[in-house]
This record gives sequence, C-alpha cells and structure tokens, in this order.
Amino acid sequence: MTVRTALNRTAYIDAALEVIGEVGVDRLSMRNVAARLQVSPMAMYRHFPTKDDLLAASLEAFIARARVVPDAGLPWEQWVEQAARGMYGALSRELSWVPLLGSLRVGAQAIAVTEAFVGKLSAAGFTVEQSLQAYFAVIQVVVGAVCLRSSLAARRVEGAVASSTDVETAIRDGRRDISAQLQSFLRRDQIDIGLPLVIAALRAQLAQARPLA
Amino acid sequence: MTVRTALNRTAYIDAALEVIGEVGVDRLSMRNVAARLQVSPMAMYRHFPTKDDLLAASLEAFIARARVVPDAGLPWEQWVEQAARGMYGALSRELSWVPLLGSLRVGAQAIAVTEAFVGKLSAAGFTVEQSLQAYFAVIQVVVGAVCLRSSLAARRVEGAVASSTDVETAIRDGRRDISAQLQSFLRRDQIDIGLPLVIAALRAQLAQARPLA
DNA sequence: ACCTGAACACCGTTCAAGT
DNA sequence: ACCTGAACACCGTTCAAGT
Repeated sequence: MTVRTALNRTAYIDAALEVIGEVGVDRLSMRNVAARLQVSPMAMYRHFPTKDDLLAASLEAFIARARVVPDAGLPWEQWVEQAARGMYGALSRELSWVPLLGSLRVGAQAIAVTEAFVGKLSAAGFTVEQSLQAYFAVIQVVVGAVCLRSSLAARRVEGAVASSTDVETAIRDGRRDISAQLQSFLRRDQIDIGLPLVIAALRAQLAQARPLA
Repeated sequence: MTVRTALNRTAYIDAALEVIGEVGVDRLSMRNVAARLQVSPMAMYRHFPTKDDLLAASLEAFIARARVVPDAGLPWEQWVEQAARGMYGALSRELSWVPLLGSLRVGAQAIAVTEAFVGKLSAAGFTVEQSLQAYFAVIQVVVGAVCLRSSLAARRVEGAVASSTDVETAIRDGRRDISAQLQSFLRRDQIDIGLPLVIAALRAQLAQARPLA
C-alpha cells in the first residue's frame, strides 16, 4: 500500500541494523536485508558494491547512534570513564559486532570520537601526545574487554584448569590454587578490570607533569 | 602412494592451520581442509561436529605453538612485557584470527598461560587478586591492540578528519589540530601505546604495597 | 568404526535484460 | 538511473549408504 520511492543508502543501513539487532551481524546477508525491504538483493549493489561496505556503513551508524561522548562539563577522569563505559555498553548490547571490530574500516564517526577525547584531555593539561596515547589505550581496553566478555560468556571454564597437565615447570614453580579466585574474577565485568588501571596510570602521568596542580 | 591410516584430530588441525596460514581464517572451509587431506568433507564431522569446533581446536593449537610464556628468570616487569609482546606478535603474524578472538571458546592452553602469569606476579609480591587483574588487563590491551592494528592497516584515514562536520559543539571547544600527530601516532605499533601504561600502573600498585622494597 | 556421494538450504556476486 | 531474474561458484550440514 505504501508508495515505493527509490531506496537510498540510509534505508538499507536502517534495515541492516534491524537485521543485526534481530539475528546478529554474523547472520546478516545481502538477501535478508533486501527481503526486509521487499527488493531484489541486487538493488543494494548500486549503493554498496560489497557486503563489507554495507557492514562498514552500518557500524558507522551504530557508533553515531551510541552517542558515547559524555557531557563536556565533567572532570576528565569521569569523562574518560563515562566514555569508555559508554562504548563498552553499546558494544555489549550488540555483541555480534565484536568479531568484526578488527576487520572493518574506521570511519568519520570514529574520528569524531577521537577528536572529542583528545580535546577533553588536552584541556585537562595533558599534551596532545599523551592524550592520543590515553585514547588508544582506552580503546584497546574497551575492545579487549568486550572481546573477553563475549568469549567468556560463551562457556564455563571450570574443568579446563585441572586438565592443563602439559604446562612447563616454570609455571608450576609459581603456581597457586587460583581456580576459586579465577571463577569469581570471571564474574566481574571486564571493563572494571582494565579501565581503572589505565585511569590510574593517566592520573600519575598528570601528577608528574604538574606536581602542585 | 602413502598408506592412508585413519585420520585423527591432529591431522585435521594441522591441515586447518596450513589452510589458515595460506588463505586466512575467513576463507577456511570444511571443504578445503578436507580437500588438502584428500578426504571427503564429511569425514571431518566425526571429529569436529561443527566448523566452530574445528576452529576452536585450531586456535588452541595456535596458542600452544606460539609459546608465549617467557623465561622464568626474568624480573616481573620484563616477564610481563615479553609475554604481552609474544601474544601480540603471534596474533599479528596471523591477523586473520582477530575477527574470531571474541567468539571462540577459551581452552586449556589459554588457561595454562593464565596460570603462568598469575604465578609469576604472585611470586613478585602481587596478591592473587592483583595478579588476575593484571593478567586480564594485559590480555585486553593485547587483544585491543591487535584489533586496532588490523583495523588501521586496512585503510588510511587522512580524509576522514576533514569530513567530520556534524560533531557536537562540545567537541569543537577542546579541538586542536591533531591531524598531524594522529597520523604519526597511527604509525606507532599499537602495543607500545597501551602496554606501558598498564605496566606503569602495576609498578605503582606494587610500590604502594611495599614502600621500601 | 570410519568414510562416502548426493542433496538441501543457504551464501556473495556477475551479467544481461528490463523500465 | 534504478531495479530485476537467472545463473555461477561457492558454503555448512544432514542423511542414507557403503566397507
């Protein structure tokens, strides 16, 4: 009943994000996105020469909609923490993106986040160099944390500890009964593990530069 | 001419790692692994109920062969650094693993590395809790660094900076001309960015616990 | 027990053709 | 300009059958 106007890029991207939300990135196909728009699969190839182009564009939109840039009024430590948790939360909600994080192209939206981050830290007294280091360190921790989260969610690991018999002696020397603490550690949210360490290091960096600030 | 004995798990895993080395994880298929062993694709299903099981087993073997556990004699800082760089190097050499890092199951080999790590740091004076935090933080940075490395290797990002026009004002306030420094930053090895920060934080943690050690 | 061939229900992508 | 249908060369996996 709706009049079919020419479909544009954003219509395909919206449909792709809907498909991803329902069945995950890994089960997105050119055919099922097209089916959702009641269009021949081939129609998409005019806008996206390749499935990867569609995915990259969808990731861009996903990042833009996640709105991970915090309020400008926050002190830098809270700002960084909130930005990191925002990214972590967005990716955790759509875990199926994770396998593709390393293989998709970085786009303008990601660059915009970079600029916000560096701007905030520079204003707080970090050099641009330090700010960039902080940014990439935070991204690394966020991406790594999401990877571990989705990997550890996939299965319990209890039995495996006992079965690691072929470890070299160097390991046995320092060995403790870590099994119980490991279990409780795996229940913690991954972002709570790496992020505090990075922020602590940044705080020390800043204190060293301005001892009496 | 070779007598065909019954193929066992390891034969399939070896073949899978060969295929991965030649064409990458993403182009591994049950069919091309089978073809390499001159066997029907269906023969593999006796050992690996699913392609994912084959991949998980191959990743296990990959980790085991990477031998990332450093010499036990090293001081903890060098030990941690070398372990992290070992993992980073192994994954960088086989970048096609990266997209799967978040989705594959953790196995006994990964657990063995965990134990070595915690053993080393405990011996150096960290609590088990701190050691586990250090381990996961390092893994996060390594995985994140490899993700960024492969992502940034995929394309240059120069043009994108200029085209980010729809960034919120909060960003513009703190904005600097970061483009040039960003470029030089992207040429650095990712592991050199996050790892020093984490190690610095660990050193501070230890110093705080034993001020006069 | 281990392997096989044929078949099913999917893929991404190309191409020539339609309006 | 935009969309289509048919086809190609692949997938993972199931199943019934062979030795």
